[in-house]
Amino acid sequence: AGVGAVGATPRKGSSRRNAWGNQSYADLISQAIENSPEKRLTLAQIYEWMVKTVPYFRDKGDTNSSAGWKNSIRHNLSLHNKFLRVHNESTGKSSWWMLNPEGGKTGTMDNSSKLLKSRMRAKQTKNSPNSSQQFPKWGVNSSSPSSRGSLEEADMWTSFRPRTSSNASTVSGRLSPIGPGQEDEDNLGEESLLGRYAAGSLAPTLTETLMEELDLIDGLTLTLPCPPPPPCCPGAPASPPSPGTRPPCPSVAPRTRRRSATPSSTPHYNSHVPSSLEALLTSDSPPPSDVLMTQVDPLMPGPGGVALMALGSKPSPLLVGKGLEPNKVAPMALQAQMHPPPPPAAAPAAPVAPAAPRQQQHLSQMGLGMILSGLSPDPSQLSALKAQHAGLPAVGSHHGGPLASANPSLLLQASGPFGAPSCFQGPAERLPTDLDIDMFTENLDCDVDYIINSDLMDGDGIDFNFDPVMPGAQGYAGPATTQGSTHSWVPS
DNA sequence: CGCCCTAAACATC
DNA sequence: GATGTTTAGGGCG
Ligand SMILES: [Mg+2]
Repeated sequence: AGVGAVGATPRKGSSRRNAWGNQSYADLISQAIENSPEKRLTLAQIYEWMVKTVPYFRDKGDTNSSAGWKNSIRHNLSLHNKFLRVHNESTGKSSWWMLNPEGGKTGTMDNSSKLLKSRMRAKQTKNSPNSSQQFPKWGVNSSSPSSRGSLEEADMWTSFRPRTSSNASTVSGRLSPIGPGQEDEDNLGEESLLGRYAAGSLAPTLTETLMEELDLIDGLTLTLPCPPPPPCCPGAPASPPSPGTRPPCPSVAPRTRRRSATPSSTPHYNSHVPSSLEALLTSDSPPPSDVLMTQVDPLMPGPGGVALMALGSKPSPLLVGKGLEPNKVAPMALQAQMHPPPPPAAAPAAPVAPAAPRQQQHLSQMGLGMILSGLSPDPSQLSALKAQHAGLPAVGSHHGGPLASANPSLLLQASGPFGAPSCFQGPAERLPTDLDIDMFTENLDCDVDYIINSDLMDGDGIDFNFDPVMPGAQGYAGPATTQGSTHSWVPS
């Protein structure tokens, strides 16, 4: 279908590869997600981000339905392993898209996995009416060899924080109040097909399995009752006001999500994705307690921790999605989680794990501890994250000691991509600025980020072609992008 | 040949 | 109709 040449001219002789610059769709998507407060967006939000942020798409926003570019976005999301789709709990909404923390060496998944996947799918669709989802796989990300430039974007990505705008309203903050009881919906769990695929002996790359689990597990929701004022933020957890504002994500918030497991048989905690995950899932063997930690480190940096925290502090409220009844995963996970001693700090406590290799444990613990204690995980976490993005192994090596320094702003971000941090929401801290500067900032921020990224990214060309790119003013008053309409988020 | 873009057929919801 | 997944094909370095 390629019809000669690129539809839209990639700028004359200039270096841009695409009409919008040198970034690929994948890059843009990554950027969008990366800049979102929750680190996850729905398809519609991604579109929105594009329209709002990338000049080239500015006018194409309205284009309903399937405009070519939207098709491409979707195509990219599905195609690359670096994008993970996680089921969105709110009922009618579309899935969340987030990026695969690990990277992906195989960018797009190679044959083997591909086959496997299709196979699974086939099976599932046909045979069991019951099960439904398909599983994403996670593969690897590699954040980015893509955009060529000399400087990797990885840095930037991570280094920038998405403005916190939302935190205020953000998500979870508010909902917490809901009642201890649990309220939230309980969506039915998804199906649990774990058993099924367990059977497949194809040894999917761990990661894949992981992914699946992730997906499934999603069903499991726990309620996060903002515990008492832990060491966290001084003052109360306070749920942020911002009533009217928009929730960045679907409303439901407090609860956080699932986790996945990482195994560990490997002695080095360092390596993420271990091998046993599979075992875990598939096997019936006794569940290692590691589970909990597992998720913490490798997969999602933030969320897991948070979840844990919730559990630990308040055992009662959590309920697990009923979704996975069949397999033991969920339950065991819970179990594991509860055990961990609350004590902050990296105390080794969890005696829990009997058999399994523990190494990782402390890692997880560490996470937990940090969170509980209220320390922001930032240094390590961030770096870790960063590292991952960058493709460096760094993290594992030293995690131990220094979890001290806390940076409020970071905290937010670090703490969790998943809305979890309800309690963290520092009330005063960052919120204040919001209003005034808000729109201001918002525009700015986004734009800035984007710009920066794009600039950096194309280091190769050093050509500054600003023309299409954001009208110069982003800084000053000029609402570059078309008037001010821009800021609103989450429309739907 | 791998990466990327575009189009389009399907499948689901 | 929106969301996702795949297949197909062309351009490029
Ligand atoms: Mg994908």
